[in-house]
Amino acid sequence: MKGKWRDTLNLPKTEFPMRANLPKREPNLLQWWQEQKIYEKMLAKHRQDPPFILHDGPPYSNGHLHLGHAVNKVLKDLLVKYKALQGHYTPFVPGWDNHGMPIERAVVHQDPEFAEIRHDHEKLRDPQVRIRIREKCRAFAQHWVEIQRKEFVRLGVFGDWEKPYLTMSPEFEGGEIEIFADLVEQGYVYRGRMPIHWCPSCRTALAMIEVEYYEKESPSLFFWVPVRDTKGVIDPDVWLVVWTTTPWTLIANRAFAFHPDYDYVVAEVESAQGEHRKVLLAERLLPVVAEIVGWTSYRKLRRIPGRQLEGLTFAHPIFEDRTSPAILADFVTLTEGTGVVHIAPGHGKEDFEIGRKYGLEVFSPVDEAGRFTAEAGPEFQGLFVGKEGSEKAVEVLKRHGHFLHRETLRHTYPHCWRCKSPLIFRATTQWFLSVDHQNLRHRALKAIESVRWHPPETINRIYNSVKERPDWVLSRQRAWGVNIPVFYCEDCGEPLVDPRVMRHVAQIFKQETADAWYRRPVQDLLPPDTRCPHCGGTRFRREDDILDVWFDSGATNLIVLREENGLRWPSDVYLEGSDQHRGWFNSSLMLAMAERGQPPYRAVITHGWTLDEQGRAMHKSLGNVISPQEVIDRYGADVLRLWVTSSDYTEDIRLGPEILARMVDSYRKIRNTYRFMLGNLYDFDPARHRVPYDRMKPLDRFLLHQYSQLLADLERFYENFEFHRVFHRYFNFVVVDLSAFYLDVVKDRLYTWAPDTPERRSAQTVIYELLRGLLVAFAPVLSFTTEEAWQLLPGDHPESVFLADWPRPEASWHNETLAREFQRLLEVREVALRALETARKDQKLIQDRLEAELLLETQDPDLAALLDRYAADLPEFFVVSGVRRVADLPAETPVVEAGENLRVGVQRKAGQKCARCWMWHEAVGQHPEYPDLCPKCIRAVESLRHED
RNA sequence: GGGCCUAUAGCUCAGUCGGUCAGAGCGCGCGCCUGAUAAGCGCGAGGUCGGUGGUUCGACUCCACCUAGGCCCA
Repeated sequence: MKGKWRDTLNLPKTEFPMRANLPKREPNLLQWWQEQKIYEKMLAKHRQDPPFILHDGPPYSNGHLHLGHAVNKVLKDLLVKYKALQGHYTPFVPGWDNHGMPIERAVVHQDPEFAEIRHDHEKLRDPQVRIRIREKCRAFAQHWVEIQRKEFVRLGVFGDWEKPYLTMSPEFEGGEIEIFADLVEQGYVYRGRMPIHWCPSCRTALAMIEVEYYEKESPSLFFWVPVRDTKGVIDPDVWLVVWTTTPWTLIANRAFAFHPDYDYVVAEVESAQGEHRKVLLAERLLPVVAEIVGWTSYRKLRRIPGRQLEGLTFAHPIFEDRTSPAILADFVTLTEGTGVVHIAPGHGKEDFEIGRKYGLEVFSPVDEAGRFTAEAGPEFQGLFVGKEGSEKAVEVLKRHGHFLHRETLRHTYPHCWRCKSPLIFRATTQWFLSVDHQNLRHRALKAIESVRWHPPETINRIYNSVKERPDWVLSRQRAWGVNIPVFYCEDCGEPLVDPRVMRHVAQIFKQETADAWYRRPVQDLLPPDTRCPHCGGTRFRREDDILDVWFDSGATNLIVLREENGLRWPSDVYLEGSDQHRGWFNSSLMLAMAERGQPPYRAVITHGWTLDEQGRAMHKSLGNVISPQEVIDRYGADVLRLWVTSSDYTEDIRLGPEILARMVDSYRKIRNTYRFMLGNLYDFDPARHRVPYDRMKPLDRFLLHQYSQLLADLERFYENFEFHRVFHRYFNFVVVDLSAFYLDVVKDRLYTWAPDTPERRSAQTVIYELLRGLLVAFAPVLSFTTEEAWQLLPGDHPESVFLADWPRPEASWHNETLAREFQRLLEVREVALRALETARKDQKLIQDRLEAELLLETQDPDLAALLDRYAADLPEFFVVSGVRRVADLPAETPVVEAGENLRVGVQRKAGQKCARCWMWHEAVGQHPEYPDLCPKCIRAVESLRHED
């Protein structure tokens, strides 16, 4: 029998479904948010509140979003929504990074129109070709912006999706030129030479991603050169032993590098021919080198720390009239060679950088086709570098008595992605930003200390990367980017580097995009009266180089965060992956410091990488890649958001099947709790039924205390950016305090008491108050689900959860005395539950807890008093049919469990089971009219009757 | 090879200054309920705190090294 009294109960009712079916439901909510303009209303609501600006780091527009993008944007959204609900004006303008090599490469590679360019790089210099490439790149970028926009929106991220910033927009491209002009004006920009990867066969510079590494055979050459200036450190008859795999670069040798911390040794060696000679090299490598070059014996004469060799000079290996100094460098290793490194600043990256430090000449006598120029001297001019040049170099070494030993070596070597031929380093003229001009580096380092870095230890990464970064190479020899606004005089060849001219160009770009650089004739790009400051010439050609894409993204703060966009500079927060310390955090800082003398952010939050469940990076080859789309399609964006929130993003975070399964479980638990709470508010109108605090039951007041503690913790965790703690704290409250305790305990009151009794309304008031606050406090996380539940919340409330106010507990809810009492009662409850479990399992005394009566024995007078004070509420509290405190438990009590100062016994409750509330009561059967009901239920049923 | 960082139960996370700190929730096992029901409740079993050595009366907590993993750089 389904219970004849069932209809007299107040069972929960709600339209909030248990099954979420988020993949179907979420799109409807998205549409509703859009139609109702909830994001706009949220901004409008906080128009007068203090702004909170999170400046979005622009993702690159060349493919679908991956999990890392999703994590990043969800974290941002979480923070922005929290700040909005807390009462901030929070415009979020998303952006995209559009220019650069990957898109240009994809376009040139895929589009048949550019088939020729792939092999003939010269064609790239044709303005018409450049325009075509840029058009295709622009379309390509726009295509992916649209797709990514949809994917971000689907995640539930709020923002100005209709007017994002794009680095390829005309305003942006023009704005970038203005910044460049400022930097020129202040003297930050200079022209210099530096070696870059160069393909002699394609006659072009290569970007890093165009370089492919394969095995190659190279000469492994040992040579020696006599000391010239001993500085009194070594004898004048000592020869320095050096190793190289690129003999042709010896022509450009400008120094020999030693490691400051390694020990070097002067040794007397004997060759196979019986010749004796004093040599200098790293002590640890002496035996290795002796073996390789065939010294039959060696005798160490003196050990010298590398540090003491700085400043000595040695004969140049190729040119007899030159010498090369000894310098110190940390990159010298003892894994191969002699511990002495041949330095050619024009032909190696490290060589270049150490060369800058020592003021060495960037000598690179090689033309575009990889042939030595006249600068290399008559003997080398016209020879191809590589094999031909190396053979010649060896010949010269031999002639000068510098040759020692030669063999071949297989190693990985950079090759051209296009023609697969080996690359060389060749010095080219580039534009630089001086990092030390106007003390920029120093000022940036100071400024770093004033920024809030989260987690705090990340300050080390940004600090080191700024401290050690070389001058910024601003120029790239590519097509898809913002042109460097420089011209060259056709008469004298001098560059025209004029801020006034640049600002003129900027205005044009702002109207027509940077494509105007090639669409217009040169004269149209210049102010009418422009003359060459060197020779007065009036005819110019344009620079073909474009700006590094890091200049684009580094400038976003200056271009986007403007008052006229409703934003503010500097931003409050940057939030990106940990790779951006060397990237965006760095480039943004440098440009902001140079332009405005302040960092562009007040706080910088860094998150880790997304790994699989075993902690390995996700790779196609490992088959462990999970895309955000598949998570959303299968489980919904809220589950993804919950996962992001639950993970400690300051470290690398993991995702896999089990983690996902756990998140789905957690989601269901939260959802069902919302549902149960909503269900029990079906007849509750807060305006009419709310029970004032001082008339609530103590248990209900205790819950408000717990809730106020929860809110304080959540707020603290949000403010500290510790979102995973928000999740754990919230989830624990839902599971432990609500589902397993309060909501379970209070069911009897909600279901069986007459609907309008103060006891029932008191519980409903608490449930209403908690649910309302819980929804708002978790709206940043479960944006869809909280909104869905919010719509079903009774009483007056804003139309969207995002238009609500952050929950503020009443001061009176905080009640330590009450909390202590209930904490003690909860301890008693634990013992009681164990006793009930024993009674059920071992003794088979009861099955249902409602069949039991608890007997509590304590010698602790305080506890005794406490139990007596709450005697009337204890059956509800333990969900049993009776509770009695006894001085001594009867010896025959079958089940006893002991706690601190406490023993709990269990026995069957006397009387009969009430057919309505299922509690056992002695009085059941005594009422003539209601023989199967207990007194409480009789009262309830009677009162219902009177209402009819 | 260098810089920065991580390593606590199957999972996600707590563990302030070294001494009841080895914890929580989930999952799992067993059971109850059938008036949150593709739900709810209870009890229980799970960890030599990545490894090795050291400092200390005592270390998950300090130091060194190793291993595994991540990001950046070379």
